[in-house]
Amino acid sequence: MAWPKQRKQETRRRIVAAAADAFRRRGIESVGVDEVMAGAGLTHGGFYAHFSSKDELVADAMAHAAAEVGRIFDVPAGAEKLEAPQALGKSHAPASSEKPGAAEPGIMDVAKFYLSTQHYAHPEHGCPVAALGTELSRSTGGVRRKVVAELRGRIKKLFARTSPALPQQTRKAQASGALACMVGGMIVARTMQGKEGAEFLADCRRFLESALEQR
Amino acid sequence: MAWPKQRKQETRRRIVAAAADAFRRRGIESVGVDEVMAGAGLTHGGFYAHFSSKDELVADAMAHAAAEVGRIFDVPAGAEKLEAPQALGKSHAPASSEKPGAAEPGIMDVAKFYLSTQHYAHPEHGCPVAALGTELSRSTGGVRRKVVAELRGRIKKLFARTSPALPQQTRKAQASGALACMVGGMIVARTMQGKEGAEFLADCRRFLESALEQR
DNA sequence: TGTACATCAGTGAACGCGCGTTCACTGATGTAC
DNA sequence: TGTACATCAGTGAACGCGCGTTCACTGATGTAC
Repeated sequence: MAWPKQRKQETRRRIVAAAADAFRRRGIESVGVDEVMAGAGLTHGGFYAHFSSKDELVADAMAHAAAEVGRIFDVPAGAEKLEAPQALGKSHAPASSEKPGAAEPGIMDVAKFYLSTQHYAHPEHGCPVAALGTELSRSTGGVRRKVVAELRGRIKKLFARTSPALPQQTRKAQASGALACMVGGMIVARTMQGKEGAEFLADCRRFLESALEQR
Repeated sequence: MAWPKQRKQETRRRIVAAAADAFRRRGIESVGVDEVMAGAGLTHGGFYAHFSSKDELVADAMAHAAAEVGRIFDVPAGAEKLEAPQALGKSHAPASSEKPGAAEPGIMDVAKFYLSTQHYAHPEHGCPVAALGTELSRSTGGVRRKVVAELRGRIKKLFARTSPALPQQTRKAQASGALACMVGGMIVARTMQGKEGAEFLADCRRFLESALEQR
Protein backbone atom coordinates (compact mmCIF):
# COMPACT_ATOMS: atom_id res chain seq x y z
CA MET A 1 0.00 0.00 0.00
CA ALA A 2 1.49 3.26 -1.13
CA TRP A 3 -1.06 5.58 0.41
CA PRO A 4 -2.35 6.18 3.93
CA LYS A 5 -5.19 3.72 4.06
CA GLN A 6 -7.73 6.09 5.56
CA ARG A 7 -7.07 8.99 3.22
CA LYS A 8 -9.43 7.72 0.53
CA GLN A 9 -12.20 7.34 3.08
CA GLU A 10 -11.68 10.91 4.19
CA THR A 11 -11.89 12.15 0.61
CA ARG A 12 -15.08 10.19 0.09
CA ARG A 13 -16.56 11.73 3.20
CA ARG A 14 -15.62 15.17 1.89
CA ILE A 15 -17.37 14.43 -1.41
CA VAL A 16 -20.50 13.22 0.39
CA ALA A 17 -20.55 16.34 2.58
CA ALA A 18 -20.11 18.61 -0.45
CA ALA A 19 -22.92 16.75 -2.22
CA ALA A 20 -25.29 16.94 0.75
CA ASP A 21 -24.65 20.67 0.86
CA ALA A 22 -25.03 21.32 -2.87
CA PHE A 23 -28.10 19.11 -3.33
CA ARG A 24 -29.97 20.78 -0.47
CA ARG A 25 -28.99 24.19 -1.77
CA ARG A 26 -29.88 23.77 -5.44
CA GLY A 27 -31.68 20.47 -5.95
CA ILE A 28 -30.48 17.00 -6.86
CA GLU A 29 -31.09 17.14 -10.59
CA SER A 30 -29.66 20.63 -10.94
CA VAL A 31 -26.35 19.71 -9.37
CA GLY A 32 -23.87 17.81 -11.51
CA VAL A 33 -21.08 15.49 -10.46
CA ASP A 34 -18.53 18.11 -11.51
CA GLU A 35 -20.09 20.72 -9.22
CA VAL A 36 -19.99 18.32 -6.28
CA MET A 37 -16.38 17.38 -6.93
CA ALA A 38 -15.40 21.04 -7.26
CA GLY A 39 -17.10 21.64 -3.93
CA ALA A 40 -14.85 18.99 -2.44
CA GLY A 41 -11.79 20.59 -4.06
CA LEU A 42 -11.37 17.85 -6.67
CA THR A 43 -11.84 17.37 -10.41
CA HIS A 44 -14.79 15.42 -11.76
CA GLY A 45 -12.77 12.57 -13.24
CA GLY A 46 -11.97 11.04 -9.89
CA PHE A 47 -15.58 10.61 -8.92
CA TYR A 48 -15.94 7.02 -10.05
CA ALA A 49 -13.02 5.88 -7.94
CA HIS A 50 -15.39 6.49 -4.99
CA PHE A 51 -18.90 5.88 -6.29
CA SER A 52 -20.42 3.60 -8.90
CA SER A 53 -22.97 6.20 -9.96
CA LYS A 54 -24.47 9.55 -9.10
CA ASP A 55 -27.38 7.68 -7.53
CA GLU A 56 -25.08 6.02 -5.02
CA LEU A 57 -23.79 9.46 -4.09
CA VAL A 58 -27.35 10.76 -3.69
CA ALA A 59 -28.21 7.94 -1.29
CA ASP A 60 -25.11 8.61 0.80
CA ALA A 61 -25.67 12.35 0.73
CA MET A 62 -29.23 11.95 1.97
CA ALA A 63 -28.08 9.74 4.82
CA HIS A 64 -25.42 12.31 5.67
CA ALA A 65 -27.96 15.14 5.60
CA ALA A 66 -30.43 13.19 7.71
CA ALA A 67 -27.75 12.52 10.30
CA GLU A 68 -26.85 16.19 10.36
CA VAL A 69 -30.33 17.17 11.55
CA GLY A 70 -31.42 13.86 13.05
CA ARG A 71 -30.19 14.86 16.49
CA ILE A 72 -32.92 17.41 17.00
CA PHE A 73 -35.48 14.60 16.94
CA ASP A 74 -33.69 12.49 19.51
CA VAL A 75 -35.41 12.01 22.82
CA PRO A 76 -33.01 13.02 25.57
CA ALA A 77 -32.60 10.42 28.27
CA GLY A 78 -34.51 11.53 31.32
CA ALA A 79 -34.66 15.29 31.82
CA GLU A 80 -31.23 15.95 30.35
CA LYS A 81 -30.57 19.24 28.71
CA LEU A 82 -31.31 19.22 25.00
CA GLU A 83 -28.34 20.65 23.16
CA ALA A 84 -28.85 22.60 20.01
CA PRO A 85 -27.18 20.52 17.34
CA GLN A 86 -24.29 22.25 15.65
CA ALA A 87 -26.04 22.46 12.34
CA LEU A 88 -28.99 24.37 13.74
CA GLY A 89 -27.16 25.88 16.68
CA LYS A 90 -28.10 29.24 18.12
CA SER A 91 -31.78 28.75 17.45
CA HIS A 92 -33.75 31.90 18.07
CA ALA A 93 -36.09 29.95 20.29
CA PRO A 94 -34.57 28.09 23.23
CA ALA A 95 -36.17 24.72 23.78
CA SER A 96 -38.27 24.53 26.88
CA SER A 97 -36.34 21.51 28.10
CA GLU A 98 -33.33 23.76 28.53
CA LYS A 99 -34.74 24.51 31.92
CA PRO A 100 -33.39 21.35 33.51
CA GLY A 101 -35.80 19.46 35.66
CA ALA A 102 -38.78 21.31 34.20
CA ALA A 103 -41.38 19.77 31.87
CA GLU A 104 -40.51 16.53 30.14
CA PRO A 105 -39.34 16.78 26.53
CA GLY A 106 -42.24 17.49 24.19
CA ILE A 107 -42.70 17.75 20.44
CA MET A 108 -42.44 21.53 20.66
CA ASP A 109 -38.77 21.22 21.59
CA VAL A 110 -38.18 19.66 18.19
CA ALA A 111 -40.56 21.97 16.36
CA LYS A 112 -38.88 25.10 17.69
CA PHE A 113 -35.57 24.01 16.24
CA TYR A 114 -37.08 22.71 13.04
CA LEU A 115 -39.17 25.82 12.42
CA SER A 116 -36.40 28.20 13.55
CA THR A 117 -35.14 31.07 11.45
CA GLN A 118 -31.73 29.37 11.55
CA HIS A 119 -33.09 26.31 9.77
CA TYR A 120 -35.11 28.57 7.48
CA ALA A 121 -31.99 30.44 6.41
CA HIS A 122 -29.77 27.39 5.91
CA PRO A 123 -31.33 24.67 3.81
CA GLU A 124 -27.85 23.46 2.91
CA HIS A 125 -27.38 22.24 6.49
CA GLY A 126 -31.01 21.46 7.21
CA CYS A 127 -33.56 18.71 6.80
CA PRO A 128 -33.26 16.99 3.41
CA VAL A 129 -37.02 16.43 3.28
CA ALA A 130 -37.67 20.15 3.66
CA ALA A 131 -35.05 20.93 1.02
CA LEU A 132 -35.77 18.14 -1.46
CA GLY A 133 -39.09 16.58 -0.40
CA THR A 134 -40.90 16.45 -3.71
CA GLU A 135 -37.81 15.28 -5.57
CA LEU A 136 -37.36 12.57 -2.97
CA SER A 137 -41.03 11.56 -3.17
CA ARG A 138 -40.34 10.46 -6.75
CA SER A 139 -37.08 8.68 -5.97
CA THR A 140 -36.65 4.93 -6.09
CA GLY A 141 -34.31 2.20 -4.90
CA GLY A 142 -31.77 2.92 -2.22
CA VAL A 143 -32.54 6.62 -2.01
CA ARG A 144 -36.23 6.13 -1.33
CA ARG A 145 -35.56 3.32 1.18
CA LYS A 146 -33.25 5.54 3.19
CA VAL A 147 -35.63 8.48 3.16
CA VAL A 148 -38.65 6.43 4.22
CA ALA A 149 -36.63 4.80 7.00
CA GLU A 150 -35.62 8.25 8.18
CA LEU A 151 -39.25 9.42 8.21
CA ARG A 152 -40.34 6.36 10.18
CA GLY A 153 -37.60 6.99 12.73
CA ARG A 154 -38.67 10.59 13.16
CA ILE A 155 -42.31 9.70 13.72
CA LYS A 156 -41.23 7.15 16.31
CA LYS A 157 -39.11 9.75 18.13
CA LEU A 158 -41.88 12.34 18.02
CA PHE A 159 -44.32 9.75 19.32
CA ALA A 160 -42.00 9.11 22.25
CA ARG A 161 -42.23 12.80 23.07
CA THR A 162 -46.03 12.80 23.33
CA SER A 163 -47.77 12.46 26.65
CA PRO A 164 -48.24 8.81 27.71
CA ALA A 165 -51.49 9.91 29.32
CA LEU A 166 -53.10 10.38 25.92
CA PRO A 167 -54.74 7.60 23.86
CA GLN A 168 -52.39 5.86 21.42
CA GLN A 169 -54.20 7.21 18.39
CA THR A 170 -54.01 10.78 19.62
CA ARG A 171 -50.30 10.40 20.26
CA LYS A 172 -49.76 8.96 16.78
CA ALA A 173 -51.79 11.74 15.20
CA GLN A 174 -49.77 14.33 17.09
CA ALA A 175 -46.48 12.82 15.96
CA SER A 176 -47.55 12.57 12.31
CA GLY A 177 -49.39 15.88 12.21
CA ALA A 178 -46.52 17.76 13.80
CA LEU A 179 -44.03 16.27 11.33
CA ALA A 180 -46.30 17.26 8.44
CA CYS A 181 -46.60 20.78 9.79
CA MET A 182 -42.85 21.11 10.20
CA VAL A 183 -42.01 19.84 6.72
CA GLY A 184 -44.78 21.75 4.97
CA GLY A 185 -44.14 24.87 7.03
CA MET A 186 -40.50 25.01 6.03
CA ILE A 187 -41.22 24.31 2.36
CA VAL A 188 -43.92 26.96 2.10
CA ALA A 189 -41.88 29.51 4.06
CA ARG A 190 -38.84 29.00 1.84
CA THR A 191 -41.03 29.38 -1.23
CA MET A 192 -42.31 32.71 0.05
CA GLN A 193 -38.82 33.86 1.06
CA GLY A 194 -37.80 36.89 3.09
CA LYS A 195 -39.88 38.38 5.85
CA GLU A 196 -43.12 36.92 4.54
CA GLY A 197 -41.68 33.43 4.86
CA ALA A 198 -40.32 34.13 8.33
CA GLU A 199 -43.76 35.29 9.46
CA PHE A 200 -45.35 32.20 8.01
CA LEU A 201 -42.87 30.13 10.02
CA ALA A 202 -43.74 31.99 13.20
CA ASP A 203 -47.42 31.28 12.59
CA CYS A 204 -46.67 27.60 12.15
CA ARG A 205 -44.86 27.60 15.51
CA ARG A 206 -47.84 29.31 17.18
CA PHE A 207 -50.24 26.88 15.57
CA LEU A 208 -48.29 23.83 16.71
CA GLU A 209 -47.83 25.22 20.20
CA SER A 210 -51.56 25.67 20.56
CA ALA A 211 -52.39 22.36 18.86
CA LEU A 212 -50.08 20.38 21.12
CA GLU A 213 -51.18 22.04 24.35
CA GLN A 214 -52.55 19.81 27.05
CA ARG A 215 -55.23 17.58 25.57
CA MET B 1 -56.68 34.24 -42.05
CA ALA B 2 -56.57 30.70 -43.26
CA TRP B 3 -57.25 28.96 -39.96
CA PRO B 4 -60.04 29.11 -37.42
CA LYS B 5 -58.77 31.83 -35.14
CA GLN B 6 -59.45 30.04 -31.87
CA ARG B 7 -57.91 26.72 -32.86
CA LYS B 8 -54.38 27.77 -31.92
CA GLN B 9 -55.61 28.87 -28.51
CA GLU B 10 -57.21 25.48 -27.98
CA THR B 11 -54.00 23.71 -28.92
CA ARG B 12 -52.07 25.90 -26.51
CA ARG B 13 -54.52 25.06 -23.76
CA ARG B 14 -54.05 21.37 -24.54
CA ILE B 15 -50.26 21.74 -24.28
CA VAL B 16 -50.57 23.55 -20.94
CA ALA B 17 -52.89 20.86 -19.59
CA ALA B 18 -50.55 18.10 -20.73
CA ALA B 19 -47.62 19.92 -19.12
CA ALA B 20 -49.44 20.48 -15.82
CA ASP B 21 -50.21 16.78 -15.76
CA ALA B 22 -46.71 15.58 -16.68
CA PHE B 23 -44.86 18.00 -14.40
CA ARG B 24 -46.93 17.04 -11.36
CA ARG B 25 -46.50 13.37 -12.17
CA ARG B 26 -42.76 13.29 -12.79
CA GLY B 27 -41.23 16.64 -11.87
CA ILE B 28 -40.48 19.74 -13.87
CA GLU B 29 -36.83 19.05 -14.65
CA SER B 30 -37.45 15.41 -15.53
CA VAL B 31 -40.06 16.22 -18.15
CA GLY B 32 -38.88 17.46 -21.52
CA VAL B 33 -40.65 19.60 -24.06
CA ASP B 34 -40.96 16.59 -26.35
CA GLU B 35 -42.76 14.58 -23.66
CA VAL B 36 -45.22 17.40 -23.05
CA MET B 37 -45.93 17.82 -26.76
CA ALA B 38 -46.41 14.09 -27.19
CA GLY B 39 -48.87 14.21 -24.30
CA ALA B 40 -50.81 16.83 -26.23
CA GLY B 41 -50.70 14.67 -29.37
CA LEU B 42 -48.15 16.87 -31.15
CA THR B 43 -44.51 16.77 -32.20
CA HIS B 44 -41.92 18.76 -30.32
CA GLY B 45 -41.01 21.10 -33.16
CA GLY B 46 -44.24 23.05 -32.90
CA PHE B 47 -43.67 24.04 -29.32
CA TYR B 48 -42.08 27.43 -30.01
CA ALA B 49 -45.04 28.56 -32.06
CA HIS B 50 -46.88 28.70 -28.72
CA PHE B 51 -44.24 29.48 -26.08
CA SER B 52 -41.03 31.46 -26.04
CA SER B 53 -39.35 29.02 -23.66
CA LYS B 54 -39.93 26.04 -21.41
CA ASP B 55 -40.03 28.43 -18.48
CA GLU B 56 -43.03 30.23 -19.93
CA LEU B 57 -44.77 26.86 -20.21
CA VAL B 58 -43.92 26.05 -16.59
CA ALA B 59 -45.47 29.30 -15.38
CA ASP B 60 -48.65 28.64 -17.35
CA ALA B 61 -48.78 25.02 -16.25
CA MET B 62 -48.49 26.01 -12.59
CA ALA B 63 -51.31 28.52 -12.96
CA HIS B 64 -53.39 25.84 -14.67
CA ALA B 65 -52.66 23.35 -11.89
CA ALA B 66 -53.42 25.88 -9.18
CA ALA B 67 -56.75 26.68 -10.80
CA GLU B 68 -57.55 22.99 -11.00
CA VAL B 69 -57.40 22.60 -7.20
CA GLY B 70 -57.99 26.22 -6.22
CA ARG B 71 -61.71 25.67 -5.92
CA ILE B 72 -61.42 23.55 -2.81
CA PHE B 73 -60.06 26.59 -0.95
CA ASP B 74 -62.90 28.87 -2.00
CA VAL B 75 -65.19 30.06 0.72
CA PRO B 76 -68.75 29.25 -0.30
CA ALA B 77 -71.10 32.20 -0.11
CA GLY B 78 -73.25 31.84 3.01
CA ALA B 79 -74.08 28.26 3.95
CA GLU B 80 -74.14 26.98 0.38
CA LYS B 81 -73.28 23.42 -0.29
CA LEU B 82 -69.58 22.90 -0.99
CA GLU B 83 -69.26 20.88 -4.16
CA ALA B 84 -66.38 18.50 -4.53
CA PRO B 85 -64.33 19.96 -7.37
CA GLN B 86 -64.08 17.68 -10.37
CA ALA B 87 -60.37 17.12 -9.92
CA LEU B 88 -60.73 15.77 -6.41
CA GLY B 89 -64.29 14.55 -6.74
CA LYS B 90 -65.61 11.61 -4.75
CA SER B 91 -63.48 12.39 -1.74
CA HIS B 92 -63.64 9.63 0.81
CA ALA B 93 -64.59 12.16 3.45
CA PRO B 94 -67.66 14.27 2.83
CA ALA B 95 -67.17 17.84 3.93
CA SER B 96 -69.19 18.79 6.95
CA SER B 97 -70.71 21.74 5.13
CA GLU B 98 -72.51 19.27 2.90
CA LYS B 99 -75.15 19.25 5.57
CA PRO B 100 -76.82 22.42 4.34
CA GLY B 101 -77.62 24.93 7.01
CA ALA B 102 -75.35 23.25 9.54
CA ALA B 103 -72.03 24.63 10.80
CA GLU B 104 -70.40 27.44 8.84
CA PRO B 105 -67.59 26.46 6.47
CA GLY B 106 -64.38 25.69 8.36
CA ILE B 107 -60.83 24.86 7.46
CA MET B 108 -61.53 21.17 7.93
CA ASP B 109 -63.77 21.20 4.86
CA VAL B 110 -60.72 22.12 2.81
CA ALA B 111 -58.38 19.82 4.70
CA LYS B 112 -60.58 16.80 4.17
CA PHE B 113 -60.43 17.25 0.44
CA TYR B 114 -56.76 18.17 0.43
CA LEU B 115 -55.73 15.25 2.62
CA SER B 116 -58.09 12.80 0.90
CA THR B 117 -56.98 9.49 -0.56
CA GLN B 118 -58.19 10.81 -3.93
CA HIS B 119 -55.71 13.65 -3.84
CA TYR B 120 -53.08 11.28 -2.46
CA ALA B 121 -53.51 8.93 -5.41
CA HIS B 122 -53.56 11.59 -8.11
CA PRO B 123 -50.74 14.09 -7.90
CA GLU B 124 -51.16 14.73 -11.63
CA HIS B 125 -54.47 16.46 -10.93
CA GLY B 126 -53.63 17.76 -7.48
CA CYS B 127 -51.98 20.66 -5.76
CA PRO B 128 -48.79 21.77 -7.55
CA VAL B 129 -47.15 22.70 -4.26
CA ALA B 130 -47.67 19.18 -2.90
CA ALA B 131 -46.34 17.70 -6.15
CA LEU B 132 -43.47 20.11 -6.86
CA GLY B 133 -43.00 22.18 -3.69
CA THR B 134 -39.25 21.94 -3.27
CA GLU B 135 -38.61 22.45 -6.98
CA LEU B 136 -40.87 25.51 -6.88
CA SER B 137 -39.16 26.86 -3.76
CA ARG B 138 -36.01 27.27 -5.88
CA SER B 139 -37.80 28.76 -8.89
CA THR B 140 -37.45 32.37 -9.95
CA GLY B 141 -39.13 35.00 -12.09
CA GLY B 142 -42.66 34.44 -13.31
CA VAL B 143 -42.96 30.94 -11.92
CA ARG B 144 -42.10 31.95 -8.36
CA ARG B 145 -44.34 35.05 -8.52
CA LYS B 146 -47.32 32.94 -9.54
CA VAL B 147 -46.69 30.31 -6.87
CA VAL B 148 -46.28 32.83 -4.06
CA ALA B 149 -49.41 34.68 -5.16
CA GLU B 150 -51.27 31.38 -5.09
CA LEU B 151 -50.02 30.64 -1.57
CA ARG B 152 -51.08 34.09 -0.35
CA GLY B 153 -54.53 33.57 -1.81
CA ARG B 154 -54.91 30.25 -0.08
CA ILE B 155 -53.91 31.61 3.32
CA LYS B 156 -56.42 34.41 2.85
CA LYS B 157 -59.19 31.96 2.02
CA LEU B 158 -58.31 29.70 4.92
CA PHE B 159 -58.27 32.71 7.22
CA ALA B 160 -61.79 33.56 6.07
CA ARG B 161 -62.83 30.10 7.18
CA THR B 162 -61.61 30.56 10.75
CA SER B 163 -63.94 31.66 13.51
CA PRO B 164 -64.32 35.46 13.71
CA ALA B 165 -64.66 35.01 17.47
CA LEU B 166 -60.97 34.15 17.76
CA PRO B 167 -58.15 36.71 18.05
CA GLN B 168 -56.64 37.75 14.72
CA GLN B 169 -53.31 36.14 15.52
CA THR B 170 -54.90 32.82 16.38
CA ARG B 171 -56.89 32.88 13.14
CA LYS B 172 -53.75 33.67 11.14
CA ALA B 173 -51.82 30.91 12.88
CA GLN B 174 -54.62 28.44 12.15
CA ALA B 175 -54.70 29.37 8.47
CA SER B 176 -50.91 29.14 8.06
CA GLY B 177 -50.47 26.08 10.26
CA ALA B 178 -53.25 24.19 8.52
CA LEU B 179 -51.78 24.97 5.09
CA ALA B 180 -48.37 23.77 6.27
CA CYS B 181 -49.88 20.57 7.63
CA MET B 182 -51.75 19.89 4.40
CA VAL B 183 -48.75 20.48 2.13
CA GLY B 184 -46.28 18.61 4.34
CA GLY B 185 -48.76 15.83 5.04
CA MET B 186 -49.27 15.13 1.36
CA ILE B 187 -45.56 15.29 0.54
CA VAL B 188 -44.55 12.95 3.36
CA ALA B 189 -47.41 10.55 2.64
CA ARG B 190 -46.51 10.33 -1.04
CA THR B 191 -42.90 9.71 -0.11
CA MET B 192 -43.93 6.80 2.10
CA GLN B 193 -46.35 5.44 -0.54
CA GLY B 194 -48.96 2.71 -0.24
CA LYS B 195 -50.82 1.92 2.93
CA GLU B 196 -48.21 3.51 5.17
CA GLY B 197 -48.67 6.82 3.39
CA ALA B 198 -52.45 6.55 3.55
CA GLU B 199 -52.30 5.99 7.30
CA PHE B 200 -50.00 8.94 7.72
CA LEU B 201 -52.56 11.04 5.84
CA ALA B 202 -55.34 9.83 8.11
CA ASP B 203 -53.28 10.82 11.13
CA CYS B 204 -52.77 14.28 9.67
CA ARG B 205 -56.53 14.64 9.27
CA ARG B 206 -57.10 13.57 12.87
CA PHE B 207 -54.44 15.95 14.08
CA LEU B 208 -55.89 18.91 12.21
CA GLU B 209 -59.42 18.08 13.30
CA SER B 210 -58.34 18.11 16.92
CA ALA B 211 -56.12 21.18 16.51
CA LEU B 212 -58.86 23.22 14.90
CA GLU B 213 -61.56 22.27 17.36
CA GLN B 214 -63.25 25.12 19.19
CA ARG B 215 -60.62 27.30 20.80
C1' DT C 1 20.50 6.88 4.85
C1' DG C 2 19.59 6.78 0.06
C1' DT C 3 17.73 5.23 -4.32
C1' DA C 4 14.66 2.53 -7.42
C1' DC C 5 10.26 0.84 -7.62
C1' DA C 6 5.16 -0.23 -7.12
C1' DT C 7 0.75 1.56 -6.04
C1' DC C 8 -3.29 4.07 -6.82
C1' DA C 9 -5.93 8.59 -5.76
C1' DG C 10 -6.66 12.06 -8.57
C1' DT C 11 -6.35 14.46 -13.43
C1' DG C 12 -8.20 15.96 -17.69
C1' DA C 13 -9.61 14.79 -22.27
C1' DA C 14 -13.16 12.49 -24.60
C1' DC C 15 -17.60 10.03 -25.55
C1' DG C 16 -22.49 9.70 -26.08
C1' DC C 17 -26.91 10.79 -24.97
C1' DG C 18 -30.79 13.87 -23.78
C1' DC C 19 -32.87 18.08 -24.06
C1' DG C 20 -33.92 23.01 -25.16
C1' DT C 21 -34.07 25.50 -29.19
C1' DT C 22 -34.00 26.66 -34.32
C1' DC C 23 -35.43 26.36 -38.94
C1' DA C 24 -36.76 25.06 -43.67
C1' DC C 25 -40.60 22.80 -45.14
C1' DT C 26 -45.52 20.82 -45.55
C1' DG C 27 -50.22 20.47 -46.03
C1' DA C 28 -54.80 21.58 -44.25
C1' DT C 29 -57.89 25.31 -44.30
C1' DG C 30 -60.31 29.54 -45.64
C1' DT C 31 -60.56 33.36 -49.22
C1' DA C 32 -60.75 35.60 -53.80
C1' DC C 33 -62.59 35.59 -58.10
C1' DT D 1 -70.05 25.99 -57.76
C1' DG D 2 -65.24 25.45 -58.74
C1' DT D 3 -60.32 26.49 -58.93
C1' DA D 4 -55.97 28.98 -57.72
C1' DC D 5 -53.88 31.07 -54.06
C1' DA D 6 -52.23 32.74 -49.39
C1' DT D 7 -51.67 31.65 -44.67
C1' DC D 8 -49.67 29.51 -40.83
C1' DA D 9 -50.12 25.50 -37.29
C1' DG D 10 -47.62 21.73 -37.09
C1' DT D 11 -43.57 18.54 -38.81
C1' DG D 12 -39.11 16.57 -38.45
C1' DA D 13 -34.24 17.13 -39.02
C1' DA D 14 -30.49 19.38 -37.00
C1' DC D 15 -27.60 22.11 -33.69
C1' DG D 16 -25.19 22.88 -29.47
C1' DC D 17 -24.62 22.47 -24.83
C1' DG D 18 -24.55 20.06 -20.35
C1' DC D 19 -23.93 16.12 -17.85
C1' DG D 20 -23.04 11.23 -16.48
C1' DT D 21 -19.56 8.15 -17.44
C1' DT D 22 -15.04 6.18 -19.21
C1' DC D 23 -10.20 5.88 -19.65
C1' DA D 24 -5.24 6.55 -20.39
C1' DC D 25 -2.15 8.92 -17.80
C1' DT D 26 0.33 11.34 -13.78
C1' DG D 27 2.65 12.15 -9.73
C1' DA D 28 2.66 11.84 -4.68
C1' DT D 29 3.52 8.50 -1.27
C1' DG D 30 5.24 4.41 1.13
C1' DT D 31 8.21 0.12 0.66
C1' DA D 32 12.20 -2.79 -0.50
C1' DC D 33 16.81 -3.31 -0.46
